Amino acid sequence: MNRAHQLREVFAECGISAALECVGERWSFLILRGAFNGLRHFEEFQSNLGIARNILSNRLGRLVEHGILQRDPDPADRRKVTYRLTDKGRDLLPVLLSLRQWGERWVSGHPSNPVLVDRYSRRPIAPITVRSAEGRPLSLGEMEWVDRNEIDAADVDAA
Amino acid sequence: MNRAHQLREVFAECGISAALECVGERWSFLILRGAFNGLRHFEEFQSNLGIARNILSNRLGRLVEHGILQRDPDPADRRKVTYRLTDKGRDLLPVLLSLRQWGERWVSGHPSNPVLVDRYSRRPIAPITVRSAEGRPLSLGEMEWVDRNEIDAADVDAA
DNA sequence: CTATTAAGTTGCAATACGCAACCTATACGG
DNA sequence: CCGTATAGGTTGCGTATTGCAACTTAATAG
Repeated sequence: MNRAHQLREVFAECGISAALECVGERWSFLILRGAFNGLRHFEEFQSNLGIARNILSNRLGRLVEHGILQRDPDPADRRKVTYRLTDKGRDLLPVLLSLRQWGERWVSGHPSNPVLVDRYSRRPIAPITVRSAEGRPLSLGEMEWVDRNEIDAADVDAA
Repeated sequence: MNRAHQLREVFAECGISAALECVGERWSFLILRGAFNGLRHFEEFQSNLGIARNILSNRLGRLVEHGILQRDPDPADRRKVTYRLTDKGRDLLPVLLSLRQWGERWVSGHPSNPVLVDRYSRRPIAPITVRSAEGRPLSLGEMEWVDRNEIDAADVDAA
């Protein structure tokens, strides 16, 4: 197995490809942002995001299939359906926030609204950073890519 | 201005929309992953990622337009062109890593290769988390969305 | 019992994506 | 020099995805 073949396998089974299978489509992140901001119903997503109804329908269905949203008919009003984040969906928050912070810093140039704050201190959350196992923020120069076979197995699975 | 209108504006000028304008297309994240892993040349991206040549050409061009990659002809061999990450591009690392960690945890089920380690301790980086301004990891229940006008301006811009 | 709301579906046009073949400008070997 | 290989694309063409507007179906509200 040559180097090129190895790398191709590496990319195919990469966590990023896997994640993009679920949330890589155009509107997925914006729908998720809506969900994190409290949107629950089809019409709310549609009117707030301005997304086409057929696309929204398709995306909600796909997010449900992937276990990122859960779809519950409202027992009190049987026309209504509630979409809410599962644990798997809630765990996408760091992705959403790091993407948002990058967009604010490098594209739009200003913080957007609403702001996510620490409930107790009322201060906005910190910029999301890469940290060492001990919690020290790392710059790119302090990191290195290594083959996982060269690392202690317990460490790899922890990461 | 009613609530619906307000929210729509909020979404339109959101940092996430802004970010997705630059990196929201199908292959962008995988190309960036390649760049972080040391890919530099057109043929390297093409053969390692298995992406169609015209799409790759288009994506590289767009990433260069957005200032995420920089394109330099090689003076030693004028057939060759080098694509490398700019500061703006390098700053996408937290997005890539959080996406990857999510994919490994919830989809593929295992860490992928290669692994990013702290150069000195040789241990893999920590999972990316949301933290308070003081650096304390926060769970979703400890956070709250608030309108930015209700927050001290210095704090907002820091975030 | 009529009007309205919620959550979709359908038909059709515009865009983006993907594959294979082709092209252009170097560089390399003899 | 001169044929051949390499790097980085472009072109043509078919398929898949996206987007808009109109329509549907079921349930509730007045």
